[in-house]
Amino acid sequence: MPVDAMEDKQLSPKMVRKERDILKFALEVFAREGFHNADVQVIADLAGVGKGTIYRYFGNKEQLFLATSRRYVEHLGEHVDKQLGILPEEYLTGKRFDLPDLLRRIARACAEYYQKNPYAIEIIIQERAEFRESVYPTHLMFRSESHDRFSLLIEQAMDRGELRKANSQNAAHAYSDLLFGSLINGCLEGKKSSLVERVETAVGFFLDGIVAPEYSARKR
Amino acid sequence: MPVDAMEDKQLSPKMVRKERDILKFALEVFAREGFHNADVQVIADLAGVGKGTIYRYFGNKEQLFLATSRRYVEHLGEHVDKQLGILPEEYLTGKRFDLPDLLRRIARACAEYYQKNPYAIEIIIQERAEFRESVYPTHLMFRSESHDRFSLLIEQAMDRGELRKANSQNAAHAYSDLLFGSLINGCLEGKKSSLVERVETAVGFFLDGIVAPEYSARKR
Amino acid sequence: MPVDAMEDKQLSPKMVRKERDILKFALEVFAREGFHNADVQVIADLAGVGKGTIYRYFGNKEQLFLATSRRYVEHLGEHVDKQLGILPEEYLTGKRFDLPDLLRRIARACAEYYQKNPYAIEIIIQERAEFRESVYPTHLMFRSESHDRFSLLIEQAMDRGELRKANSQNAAHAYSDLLFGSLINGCLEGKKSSLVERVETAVGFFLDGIVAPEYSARKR
Amino acid sequence: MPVDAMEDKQLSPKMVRKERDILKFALEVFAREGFHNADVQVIADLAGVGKGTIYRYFGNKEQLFLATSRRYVEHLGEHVDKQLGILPEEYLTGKRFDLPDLLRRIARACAEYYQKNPYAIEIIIQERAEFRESVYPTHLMFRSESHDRFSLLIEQAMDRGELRKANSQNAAHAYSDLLFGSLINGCLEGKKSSLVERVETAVGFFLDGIVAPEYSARKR
DNA sequence: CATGAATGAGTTTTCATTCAT
DNA sequence: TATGAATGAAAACTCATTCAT
Repeated sequence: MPVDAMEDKQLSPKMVRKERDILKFALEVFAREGFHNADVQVIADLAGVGKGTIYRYFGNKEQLFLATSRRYVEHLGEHVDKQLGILPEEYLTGKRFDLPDLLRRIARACAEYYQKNPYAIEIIIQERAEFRESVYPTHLMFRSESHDRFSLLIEQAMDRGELRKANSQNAAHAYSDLLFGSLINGCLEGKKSSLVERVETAVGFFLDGIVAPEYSARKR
Repeated sequence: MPVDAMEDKQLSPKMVRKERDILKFALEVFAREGFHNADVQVIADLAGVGKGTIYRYFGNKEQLFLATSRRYVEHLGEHVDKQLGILPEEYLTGKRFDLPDLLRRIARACAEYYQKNPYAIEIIIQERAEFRESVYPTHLMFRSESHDRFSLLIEQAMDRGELRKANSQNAAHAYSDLLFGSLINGCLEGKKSSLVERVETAVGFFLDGIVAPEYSARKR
Repeated sequence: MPVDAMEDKQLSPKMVRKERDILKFALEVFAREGFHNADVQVIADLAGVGKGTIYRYFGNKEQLFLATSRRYVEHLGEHVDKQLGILPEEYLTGKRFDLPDLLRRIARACAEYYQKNPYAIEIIIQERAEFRESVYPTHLMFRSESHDRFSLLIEQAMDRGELRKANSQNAAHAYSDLLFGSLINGCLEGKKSSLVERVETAVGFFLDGIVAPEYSARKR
Repeated sequence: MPVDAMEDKQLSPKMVRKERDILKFALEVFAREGFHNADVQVIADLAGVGKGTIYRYFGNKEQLFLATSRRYVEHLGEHVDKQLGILPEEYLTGKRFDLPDLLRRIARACAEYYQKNPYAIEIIIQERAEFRESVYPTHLMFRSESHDRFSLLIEQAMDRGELRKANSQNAAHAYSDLLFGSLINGCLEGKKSSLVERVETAVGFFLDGIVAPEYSARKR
């Protein structure tokens, strides 16, 4: 039985397609109804498969949800990678130095993705609300591997003089938290305003501060 | 029937005490189990009352949850007010000018509160996850009245030259989002690190930026 | 504690009035909602007494219902007696002979009563549906004492040659059943038509038959 | 999901059998306990199915009850049809003229059915008590279509001289009411006496009257 | 493999009844 | 005596999960 991409069994193309369909509708239903109110039967009906099939593919409702979450975090990752193009490699290998720029680009790419896929961010909330630290967070920025790589990047930028000296862990957290908060809250405003704009402005403050330099200087 | 403080019936002291107890344990159970997994019977048992009593006081599970959320947002408000003391009045009436300082103090007070009451922040998540925009957010910073007053404060500070010129709405959002994100994510780290520290650092970046001033100047 | 008129305690006028009020609203609520859907609290509220009072007066919901039923059957009885005036006495003592006339009068009086008090007949149904033979029927015609007296009356009328020779028990049943059916079904038609008319016509057929005499003769 | 025979889904023979079993025990339990006191779990246990199955088949308790009622009214209809054999057709098409005879036969067939299935009549009471005019009456005689056809039959018989001239609607009502009352009240007597006998005698009076012809003549 | 009928554990909610005040 | 707050037993109903076909 195909349990998931995790244990990479060789899935026939048809099965791959079916799995993708299921996850597509799972996203929709979980996002619209919330984890608990989502009815597996509804997902099955939308996906045009039997309920049993979902259970064979994903084991149980929780695993189905987690697979959905994983899937769309991966999508986000792909989108970000595509938007950034070759850049991260260059940054990482030191060919290019401009972390502020990178931070802006990442944030923008995330915001773009969630603006296009508002369901996906709802999944993040649901995961945080239902599964907490046990599985949380699947979210890109908050996976510890990412976080560590990210802290390192920040540290190097500090060394290069791009960023003020500070605790890089804290800085990484602050950036993640701001991004997270902006995305979560921004998506609620719905059509009223642009998620991308909200996120970009927020990151702008993170980078350059909101205090007027003169005022800041005067205080010192 | 005592429905809630909303419709301010004259509740006897005993009933007030009972209501408070129920909400105390409701907080605990909703926070630990999540809205859906919380069993009203468990709350009743912990509070030492019959299940019927809870339903008489709050009507249904949803109202019980919402009352809990309201209660602890009010608590937060009280804590913040107490920590700020006479300050906000002075800021608002223009006797004192230092919004950056106020922003730091508010953030610190929130962080303190949630560090002492980690359950309370879990309620915020649950409310966001379960009830969305319909009721969300009860949270202090995100109530639109607060937000508007807040935007105004920021605008005045910009006029006074304390803050850089920018869209005050956006700035208010960015501050709220950062605070929200830091609290939500910070509380997950649990005992590992201080929520207050995480929030303070984050607000520091919001105020002063992370980009090194020299680097920033060079780029220009 | 006043349990009911059954055990005729000496009730103060105030208590009598209260009991009457309770039964008045009990009638209304039981009739409108049905026995099970009726909420004792609602009756208490309408009667302007505490729920506890109802329980002290009537013991439990079932007894309250039964007391209500009894009360309004008595009312019916009083109405019938009043309409009949001195007649029954005269019939019973043989001063007057015209049972067909009496049967018409009784039926008309019942129909009048229920036309004026449609709630009361609903109580009959509820009692039949909920309590069956155990307590059923409180209804005038169907109480065995009445029934027996009634059968006797019929028998005497047969002897006097007013009625055809037949089994008087059966005849009494047939009359009761017809009356019962007409009242129950007639009240459903509601405002559409007159209950009195329906009942009178029905009793007319019971008395004189529907078959055309000539046809009847021809068949014989 | 098999909702009922109403929406004629293609039910497998097994499902048909299961539905029939459920209704059989539903009849028993509803009749014995009454609608409200009936526990769906008990019906499920008796029918040897899970509670969920009942809810899948019938939606909710009310629908289950109504389906039961419908089922056994249909059974009654079938029994009556069978007992009458070819007769009604002949009456309707005018090949045969003897409505009094038909009325006797119908009443007898109904009485036979309910004598054999005393539970079924209890359902009629329950339906009347719980659901009133909203759904009531499912009962054969009282369905308005039946009633209208019935009135017509009576009218024709009046024209043919079999019945006395009278308002045919009223006559139809009187017959229905008498039948209804006799069945409802007769079944309560239980084993004491024959329902069939009670009903037959009653219809006898409806047809030929109880007043002695001579007495009747003398009065005129 | 795929299905969807069957299941029953688990929860919410109501309301008759009690009893302390 | 009168009250109405408190209670908890009882029942309807849902839906994740299983498994026979």
